[in-house]
Amino acid sequence: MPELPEVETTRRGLAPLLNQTVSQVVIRNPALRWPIPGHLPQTLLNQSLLELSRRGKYILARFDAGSLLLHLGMSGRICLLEKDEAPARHDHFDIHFRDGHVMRLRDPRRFGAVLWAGQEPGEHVLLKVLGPEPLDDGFTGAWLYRQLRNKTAPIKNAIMDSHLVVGVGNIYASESLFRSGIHPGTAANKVSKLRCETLVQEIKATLNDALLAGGSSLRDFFGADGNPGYFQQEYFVYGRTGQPCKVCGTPIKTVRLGQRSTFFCAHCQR
DNA sequence: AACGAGACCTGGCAGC
DNA sequence: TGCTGCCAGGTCTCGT
Repeated sequence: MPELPEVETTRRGLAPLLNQTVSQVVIRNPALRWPIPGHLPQTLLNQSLLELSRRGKYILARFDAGSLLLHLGMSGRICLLEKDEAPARHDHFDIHFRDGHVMRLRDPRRFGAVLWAGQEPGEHVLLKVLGPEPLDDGFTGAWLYRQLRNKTAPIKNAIMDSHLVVGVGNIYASESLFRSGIHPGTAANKVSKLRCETLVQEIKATLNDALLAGGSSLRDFFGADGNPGYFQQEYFVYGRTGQPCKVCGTPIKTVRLGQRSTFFCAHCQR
């Protein structure tokens, strides 16, 4: 479910919890990608939530005692409940607050994660190795071009590698490459400096567009009934195999890259 | 160093 | 109505 815009939308939707104090932590099933630390109920009890931030697809929740890392994996979502409700099948983790709010993590596939990062979350092994944020000013065409010099993998695989740049998932990788006119299978080191400039611009624009769309679907995202709240975004290529390209009418093609479905227009992307 | 494949899980859907 | 196989928005780990 979650790519960077969804994660950011989720983070923003949790704002009502800021400055609230934890009354209880419930671990129903610790078996996520890594085990949920068993000390969390003790560690977080009576702690106030001081700050919510994001690094790549991780949400960081800062308390006095340290920071909690949340990752939604493929199928995770966070429901913000105004008061406690009976948990559903895949509701693995709750944080209850004194004012009645419950932050509930639901993740059927359990590829997500709840981790404890202590006082310096940026030093956590999982965060330390991450590339720059795509929306930061430091993520430029010139920078990307330099990083790609020794990479022969397809450009789509390269931009989806979180060690190079975070937050570009399978949907937005295909979309950004379409908007840039770059064939997803192009060897990364064959993408010109000029096209790297275009690609960086389009990655930023694609993510910003989705972020704007996300803002309007916040309510769906946090509905208690668990409406997934996918963005009703119009994709150019993603999931449109066989349908006409919105620019030139050529049927959209699918190819498998890095074991992920990849969508492109063979006419518009070279 | 960089690449590709495999791994982790469950659920939904197409096809028989 | 089963059953089987395939697919899914992520990303770490391992062997080459």
